[in-house]
Amino acid sequence: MTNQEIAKILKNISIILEIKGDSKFRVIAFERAADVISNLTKDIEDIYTQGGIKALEEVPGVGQGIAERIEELLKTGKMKDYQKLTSEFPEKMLVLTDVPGIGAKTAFAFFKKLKIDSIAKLEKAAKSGAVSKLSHFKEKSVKNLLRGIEQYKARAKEQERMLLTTADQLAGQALSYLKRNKLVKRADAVGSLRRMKETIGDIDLIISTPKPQEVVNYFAKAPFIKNILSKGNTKISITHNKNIRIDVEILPELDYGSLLQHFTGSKEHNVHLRTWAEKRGLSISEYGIKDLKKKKLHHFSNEKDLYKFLGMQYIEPELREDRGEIEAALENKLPKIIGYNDLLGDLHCHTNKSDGSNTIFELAAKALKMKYKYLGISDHTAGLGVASGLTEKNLLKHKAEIQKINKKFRGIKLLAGAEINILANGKLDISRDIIKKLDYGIGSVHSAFNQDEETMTKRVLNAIKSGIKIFGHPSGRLLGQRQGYDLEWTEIFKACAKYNVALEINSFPERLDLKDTLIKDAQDYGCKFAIDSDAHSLENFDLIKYGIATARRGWATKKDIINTWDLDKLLKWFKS
DNA sequence: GCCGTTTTCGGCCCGACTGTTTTCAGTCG
Repeated sequence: MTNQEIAKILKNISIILEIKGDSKFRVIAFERAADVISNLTKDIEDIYTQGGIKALEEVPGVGQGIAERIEELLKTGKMKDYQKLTSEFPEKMLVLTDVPGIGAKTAFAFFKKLKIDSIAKLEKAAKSGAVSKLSHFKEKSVKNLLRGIEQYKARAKEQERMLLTTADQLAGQALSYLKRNKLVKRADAVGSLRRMKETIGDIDLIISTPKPQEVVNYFAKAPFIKNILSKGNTKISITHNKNIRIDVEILPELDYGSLLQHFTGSKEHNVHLRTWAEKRGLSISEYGIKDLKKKKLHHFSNEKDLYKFLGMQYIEPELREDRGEIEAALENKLPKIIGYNDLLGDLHCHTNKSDGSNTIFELAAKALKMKYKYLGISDHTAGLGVASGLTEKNLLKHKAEIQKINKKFRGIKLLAGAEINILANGKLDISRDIIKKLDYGIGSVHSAFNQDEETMTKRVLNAIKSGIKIFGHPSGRLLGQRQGYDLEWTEIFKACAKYNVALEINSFPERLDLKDTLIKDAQDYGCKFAIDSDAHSLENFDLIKYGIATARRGWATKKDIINTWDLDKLLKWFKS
């Protein structure tokens, strides 16, 4: 049983308990356990097999009660409590809570009074006027309901969450509209976008202005707005005409630091921080930090001062996921994560000799412009026939060409690499002798994605021992399109550390592979990383910031990232 | 149901907006 399946059941329990009017803290407990489990990198089933019920209780938010229920689920495939709950409140009807604006109570009212247990039936009932027979459900509520259903359908049809790049662009558009108004003193994108999460659900913006109400009205007239979801004195929520929700919160400059902190999240980080502060007599909100004893409200125009006031290190937005950053910040033990300008080169890009669209010369010129000291050219090899890869003979010719062009540039060194296919049997598609003639090789899986975990792990381990220096886009996932292949990560991390093979952090927005949580795990084994653009055209080089962001989210420091090293150190390591 | 540098009991983050109510529940972030 997968983590997602278990999380879903726990989430459903929390919804049903809420319908039943159970203690809201009990509701929250199940909800929290579901959240934690769905975001876990380790498999719950593995945790249980290795450490039994005690190991389950180690998972944050999972205590004795929920651990026992999970055990029952894993052992028998069923959970008696859940079966009992769903006999009264069918699983099917819970789908109604996926419609924005419908929570547990409303969903149950629809089911109980109107026998509605699907979105289609709900839509029909709303249009026929049946729902307006319910108390507390008049004209405006029906209108909002229909709008919620439209949003639900749009979300299902497109993708549930957008890629980081998409959100970045839309937020940029909204911010530039806002900054044209002189009343807007400061404006920033916050939420998961500021934390640089790999996918974004909706866009959050904050603004400081002496006249919040006027700015709310100004924003409400933005040309990209499809409709307004809610509008108050300090907040406005809209739907962008690309069906993206944008939430805006507005306060005076005096409280901008608090507002930044509050709206950057994550929810888990904020809840943890507030719970911690509350025990020390402090209440944190977007309006400042209230000293409950002295009844004094402290204002923060600067976010750094806020963390300082709490007696902890400043926590970078990318780290605010409640993965131990608060404890580390209190002990002054946060790592100094890699900065956005720390890379000295890029080790993964393609020319028009394979599936890229530019020449070696053009790529080198672009890299020089980015102030890189070196650039590794790594075209595909021919094994697969896809992406018109280079044969061994052509690869050597290509290397000679790279060296020739290298002489035309000062201030940047071109390295001759290759992105070598890791074949289904674990062999590489070019010989070890040829690899030795290159500066380095990247090994990547481009075929037979569906092998079982054991076969795939063996396959990759073989490749790691065969002379590659970088393991390219290690999990093979494509966000919104394809799950990563099954790998026993512990074994991979151990081998990478032992054979001096760096794990790639690929910057392509649909990859961002290795992902943040696995980067954090890999460091426990002493692994190194390479942050690469995997550029297939000049503009792709600029995607590197998303790779750096992913490394930051994985707590990676400069010393562990090989392309922050100077050329001598890097070349020496390549020979190791 | 979870959790512990006041606690194994008694708390549990904080606030805005909406609709339909004359004081608040429901939903959301």
